[in-house]
Amino acid sequence: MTYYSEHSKVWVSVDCIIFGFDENKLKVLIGRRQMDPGRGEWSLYGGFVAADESLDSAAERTLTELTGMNHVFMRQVGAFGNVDRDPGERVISVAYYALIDVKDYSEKLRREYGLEWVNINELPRLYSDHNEMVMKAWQLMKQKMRTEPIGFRLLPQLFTLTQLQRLYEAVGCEEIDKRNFRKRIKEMDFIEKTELIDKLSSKRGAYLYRFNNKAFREDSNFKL
Amino acid sequence: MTYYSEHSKVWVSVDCIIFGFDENKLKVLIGRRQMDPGRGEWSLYGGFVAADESLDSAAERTLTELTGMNHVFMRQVGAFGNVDRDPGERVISVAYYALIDVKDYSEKLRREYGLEWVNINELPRLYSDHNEMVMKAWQLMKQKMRTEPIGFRLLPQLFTLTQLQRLYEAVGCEEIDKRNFRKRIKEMDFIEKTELIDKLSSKRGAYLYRFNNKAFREDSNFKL
DNA sequence: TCAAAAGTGTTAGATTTACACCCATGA
DNA sequence: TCATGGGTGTAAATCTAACACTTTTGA
Repeated sequence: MTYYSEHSKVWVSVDCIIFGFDENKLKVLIGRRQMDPGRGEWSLYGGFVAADESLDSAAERTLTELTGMNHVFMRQVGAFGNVDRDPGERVISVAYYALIDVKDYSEKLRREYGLEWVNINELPRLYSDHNEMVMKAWQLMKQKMRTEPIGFRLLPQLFTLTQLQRLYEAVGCEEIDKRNFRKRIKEMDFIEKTELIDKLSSKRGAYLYRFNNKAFREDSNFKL
Repeated sequence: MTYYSEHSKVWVSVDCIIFGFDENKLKVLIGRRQMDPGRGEWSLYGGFVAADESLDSAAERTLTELTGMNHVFMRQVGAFGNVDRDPGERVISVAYYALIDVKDYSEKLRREYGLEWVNINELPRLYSDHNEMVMKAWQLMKQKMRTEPIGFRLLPQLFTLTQLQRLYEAVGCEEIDKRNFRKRIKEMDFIEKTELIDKLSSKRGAYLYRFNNKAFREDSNFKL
């Protein structure tokens, strides 16, 4: 009989806010809840934390299960612990956000799980406190994007400067001046111009850039 | 038999990083652990989350128990969930930081609990992952202090500009130019100069200031 | 009389913002 | 030929950082 056993245990789950960027909009992956309580409601995807796994691993496992993807950028948003947050039982949930390139995510898998990419500005009412989680995640992600080069996780390996600008505009919900933006990009040597040209989004074509992580770690000084 | 019961529950605790400011140093309240495992090790103060209380209330309760104080500024740091973080059992802990004025905290209570104010730069090795919690809390608090007027929670209601400057220096670990600092303070009308003079810390005496929260909410624009 | 902390402005440099036109191409 | 998105530089304004001396008073 230990000291611990005087206290009660609770269920702990993780919920994933999966961000994507498409059609110049910041999107979140949500689905219809498959179980009671709340069956049929829009919801984030989550899962229970097992006895032998860390919170981080539980979040990773959940994401991998859903997307088939590994080594995805994830960060903890925080713990949500109101007593009645879950209408069924007392469950404490730890939210994580993840950044993926929507192109890396198979449509097949998306449909299998019945998930949808929804504009973050047009989110429906979600199950439990999931809206709150998304807003907090967005806020943290936005902040992190200003000081660390994590935005590239939402883009293909090769991207145009306009794409990058639209991403920052979508995340920050504000227009950015094209010339000022490009000026700042040019100062960051780890954002490398390639000789490749994208002809999809314009007639003239636009140079494709890539983020060089190794160069970043050496040069390292980011600010947008 | 519900869906929930297929999964296992875990113990959840809260740990408090209590910040204080004294002798121009940022301090953290720590004590010797009174129970096994880890009896006698330096540790943060924490407690288990009960079945019928939210995480926030558990943190508040823990803090009140320890300090006798209510309505203290607290913010969540995050959830710490490595499987073996606690040497005894699997416990997930959610850390919170609190800002108090050391003068408001009774010496008597401090001694009863065997707690010590320790400079954040001279922390000993703490129990479990508590050092990590403190560092994370410090980082978050530092960041928040730049954009929100929360520093006043660490000072008496009346304070001198030098005290305020020393506080920012201690939290940010960097010297600040006196004239530039005072210039910025003068622009914030919610930091009000009183006619009172503090004669304790200097022969000449220094004007005492106070933070006017109401004025802040109306005027509201803070940046240090 | 002197040590110790309080108080006070100016200037150069760096950063940020605003702003408008030509280019290349496919339809 | 024209509509669409790509690409480029400069100047004004703002913000930031550096810097030194006088005041007051208790010991």
